[in-house]
Amino acid sequence: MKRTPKAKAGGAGRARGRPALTAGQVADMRAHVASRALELFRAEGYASVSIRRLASEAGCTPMTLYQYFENKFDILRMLWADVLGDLFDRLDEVGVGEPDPAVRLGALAEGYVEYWLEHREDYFLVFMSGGVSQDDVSLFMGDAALLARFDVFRSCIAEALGARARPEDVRVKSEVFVCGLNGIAQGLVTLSGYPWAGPRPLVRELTARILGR
Amino acid sequence: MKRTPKAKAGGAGRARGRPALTAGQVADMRAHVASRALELFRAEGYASVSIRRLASEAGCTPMTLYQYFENKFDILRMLWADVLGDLFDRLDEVGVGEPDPAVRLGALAEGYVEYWLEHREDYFLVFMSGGVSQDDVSLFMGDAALLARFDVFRSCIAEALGARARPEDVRVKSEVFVCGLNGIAQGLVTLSGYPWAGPRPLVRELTARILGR
DNA sequence: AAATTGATTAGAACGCGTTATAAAGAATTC
DNA sequence: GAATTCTTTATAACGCGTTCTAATCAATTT
Repeated sequence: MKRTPKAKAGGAGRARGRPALTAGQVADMRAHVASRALELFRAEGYASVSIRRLASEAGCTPMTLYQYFENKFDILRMLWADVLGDLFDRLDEVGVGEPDPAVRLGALAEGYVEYWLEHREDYFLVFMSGGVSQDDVSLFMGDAALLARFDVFRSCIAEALGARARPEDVRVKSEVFVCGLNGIAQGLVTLSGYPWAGPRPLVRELTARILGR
Repeated sequence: MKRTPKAKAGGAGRARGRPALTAGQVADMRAHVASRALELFRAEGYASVSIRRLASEAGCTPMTLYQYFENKFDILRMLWADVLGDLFDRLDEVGVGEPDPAVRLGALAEGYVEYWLEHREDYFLVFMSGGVSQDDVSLFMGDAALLARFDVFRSCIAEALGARARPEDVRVKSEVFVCGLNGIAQGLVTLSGYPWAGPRPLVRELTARILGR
């Protein structure tokens, strides 16, 4: 059993030696590394950027990276927040000023799919970097705060269906809608050689069917 | 410029030394290796099985593997055919004996999603092993013969919609349907912690909307 | 049998992610 | 300043995918 001197009973007395890293210090360093990592991963791909290289670009030793990140994949995970944040920030702008929820839903959906088509590398970063390992994959995008941003689609569908819609219907429709969008993005991005009808027709069809038009 | 003695003008005269491997020999060896690889990958995961290990299990040297496969990922790609073949063979059995195309479509769709839920490792194998590298990803499932098997959904939808349906509508609906199924599978498999409504409600909703019921 | 050509093997090597260990540096209390 | 505690560095090591080279083996023609 290792003793943790910091956690002495009472907690009033200061520890003796150098204090451990502040949560803020850790966050700053992680952000700093993630920033450099995002540039490098986007430019050269996740697999092509080595830990040793990233460390030297970030101005530290490989070993130091392992102080702040569990492993290389852990660095990648930090970037999901940035990418998804960027995506949904754009979608928020798309949706504003459109009173008709059905029209707004269509615009959001198109924006969502087209974002991934315009940022294919980011799609791979977010949706296709977990496989192979078979571990920690069920945690995919497991951050609740990130997940919550998908609610724009849900609330839009709820509004379009009106107050008379049953909540369970709204739920199922929302999940099918988001899954459908992800499936369309997956198809167009990963199977780019296939002669798809195109993003707009597919998204329009999905939106129209979900809303029952 | 290297000369290829085999391709001498005319092609009638035999080459002098040991003949190159027959297409059949290559196919046999690839099949043999792929068979062992499928077992190992399923049991221990793609990343955990090393080339050195696979070679020794297959009864050859690592170097020999590189004679028959371009790289480790190339071995994985051979397995997609097996997995997808297995999946669609089962679906064929599901669909038989059901005259109503709408009901048949629903059964096929449920079978499709549930197959991936029951074979999560295979889902990762097929859909999530390409990322990271950012190369050879656009070739994903690029085999035309494999891709053609997705036509079961298309023909089922065409039959359900009847002869009066416009071909373009059938095309768009089929693509949205398949994408929707893949999206549902992706969501349920990779985000297993999320409280989804479940595979059946989602698939039913998608099927009903696509068919316009 | 000799020569030739390709398949296979053996072994070293590279950079990779990751782990381990010991030394050096920094920040705090006594 | 001394002691202490944590961070960072330096360095070696492991197995990995992959490449390279030289040697050996196998199958064919002359």
